[in-house]
Amino acid sequence: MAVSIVDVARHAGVAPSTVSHVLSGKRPISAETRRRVEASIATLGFRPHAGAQSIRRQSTNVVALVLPMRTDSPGWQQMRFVLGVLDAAREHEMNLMLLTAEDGVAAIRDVVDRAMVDGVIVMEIELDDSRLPLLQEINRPSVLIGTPREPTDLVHVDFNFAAAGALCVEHLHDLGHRHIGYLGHSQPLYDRGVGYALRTRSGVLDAMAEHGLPQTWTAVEPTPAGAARAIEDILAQDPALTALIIYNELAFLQVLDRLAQLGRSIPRDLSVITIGQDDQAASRAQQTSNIPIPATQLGRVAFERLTGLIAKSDQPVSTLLEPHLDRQGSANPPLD
Amino acid sequence: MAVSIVDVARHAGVAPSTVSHVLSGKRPISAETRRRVEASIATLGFRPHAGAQSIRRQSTNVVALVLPMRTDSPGWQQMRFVLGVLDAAREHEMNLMLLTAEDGVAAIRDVVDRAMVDGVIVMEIELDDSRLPLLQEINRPSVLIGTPREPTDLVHVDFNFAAAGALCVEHLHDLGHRHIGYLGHSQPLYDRGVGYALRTRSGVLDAMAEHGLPQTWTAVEPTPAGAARAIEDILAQDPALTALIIYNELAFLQVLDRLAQLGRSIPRDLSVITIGQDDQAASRAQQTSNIPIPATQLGRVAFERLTGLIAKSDQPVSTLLEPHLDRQGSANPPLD
DNA sequence: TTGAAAGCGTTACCAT
DNA sequence: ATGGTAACGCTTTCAA
Repeated sequence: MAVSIVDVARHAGVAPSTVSHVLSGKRPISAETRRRVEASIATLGFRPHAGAQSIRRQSTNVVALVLPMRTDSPGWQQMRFVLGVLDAAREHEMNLMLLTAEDGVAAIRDVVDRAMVDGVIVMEIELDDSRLPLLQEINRPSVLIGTPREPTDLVHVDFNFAAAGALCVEHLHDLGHRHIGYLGHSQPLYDRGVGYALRTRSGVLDAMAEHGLPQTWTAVEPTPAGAARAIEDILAQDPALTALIIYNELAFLQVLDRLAQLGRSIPRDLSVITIGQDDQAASRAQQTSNIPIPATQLGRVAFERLTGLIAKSDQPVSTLLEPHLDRQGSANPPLD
Repeated sequence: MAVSIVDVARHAGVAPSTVSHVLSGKRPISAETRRRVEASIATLGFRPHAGAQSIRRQSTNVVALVLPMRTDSPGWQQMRFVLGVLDAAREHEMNLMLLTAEDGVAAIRDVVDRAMVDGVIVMEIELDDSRLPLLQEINRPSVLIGTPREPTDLVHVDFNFAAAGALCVEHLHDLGHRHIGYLGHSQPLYDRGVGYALRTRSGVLDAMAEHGLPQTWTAVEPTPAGAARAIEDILAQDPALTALIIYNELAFLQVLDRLAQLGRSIPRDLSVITIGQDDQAASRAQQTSNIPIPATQLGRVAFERLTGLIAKSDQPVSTLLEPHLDRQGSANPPLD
């Protein structure tokens, strides 16, 4: 059996409560006593039992992170959120518990009701997310990465996807393009009401409308065949297309491959701007003008918000990180 | 304050110990009592306090997963291990705690000594991994994903990387290739002694030697420039190269891009076989013969081993999954 | 079949 | 500045 606080107390010739206070610093301790206690702790290798602490304090120093709903949309992008949260957690000397979202509601309820975590971060929020009612009802802090449809009092952080979409259109329009197409996510993501997919599309289409451009767009299945179909589809909608906006990490390369096959060179025949192009693609020889998604930073901010809530300090209900475009020369003025 | 076992006991008109036994099933309960207790549990919404349980039982139903040492080698591949473990954990109704390996030793010691986890799974084992002594000394079950240099009694699961490397050479040799090159990982991975990088290279080079072929290989930095340098380097070593083996998820696409730039078409001018080509690349139009790494399965097996150890059932010290080649036509007999 | 009570390791309150 | 003790929520003996 492991060494407990009474072992330390005995070894140092003090009361257990004294040891406890040396550790927590919650009351004055004489220099001499502190020295002896710390020595005993060191020699015995004492570490307080987390379960025992959690039963007395009202906290565990653990937070839960709920992964995206489906893993049909994997990708390194999503892992970057996790790493952002994890990184911040480590800095705060907190631990991270990973939950799958398959049975999101049940899993969250479980860890919360059983007092395993101090708070919950939920990724990939859908417009009408089934987990929102639960999060409001439970009495623990929570932070959403993503924005629900209805403005609730739930604290959330997000990337301004609508602005990102609009920014793409603005940039291409400024360059002189009047025939712009949008290649978005796969249909299931729209069907599920995933916030970032819908908001980006709205941002793009609204900006197109504002400039009096036709709202040319299509969903893309992340397969070679899907990419081919999408390109065929969008060229049918507007054969005079001079620019393409792509936001689909999984289909991105397939689309470029297909365009190459069709003999459309970038940016000569076609200007291309991407959103959220992932690191691997980004490091390819063939660079693309891109609006990066600050996933790591979002994860980090989400965690900071959560610790803020746990510490009962007021937090902004909504935090929106703004997009910026990395110009890499894949978008030029149109030739004609 | 949350509802506790005494609340349930009072509500059902029984003793707390009875409620406990209804939950654990560790002693006979009359049908009538069980009914009443279960009703009370349901109406009150009682869930046992995890911390309180962990202090009496000797377990938490949580396992720790230690991520790879550095995140300089990210990639979706690694996330697949995590998902495999996570998936298995959920099936066993266990929870997963994520640890970064930056300060691996300290982090592991912390969660173990503080009794936060029942066991530990460690990813990306190096030949002389600094975490091994700790794992032997602590008194908790642990499982390695990867194989250390010295055969210890530490249970580990791994992919047979050496066999995978050899298989590539065999296949190309059978096709008639006599000038084969190996493009491996980045130099830092070799320097750190990361098992899979070293073992794959050995598998390749040994097989080359066995067939009397020159041991042509080079490391590849995962950047466009690095890929270009590597190709230049390996062609300098053997200008008559007819086949290439690539195991570097991050550099893979850059290498293909560079080859395309150089006008070397696959498989006409050059046969290519990859190891561990990731999903994104795999779904490209341009398919490549590949030896997949069963990451998800490895994660799953690691978890099963760990639960076996926790249940004190004997487990095989070493488990090695064997490679198989997915032929996709990127490797043909040489023209000359 | 059930209840009472001790005890797990820690913290907080009440004393001194 | 320090010690004693109750209490947290649960499991497990020991009795009945």
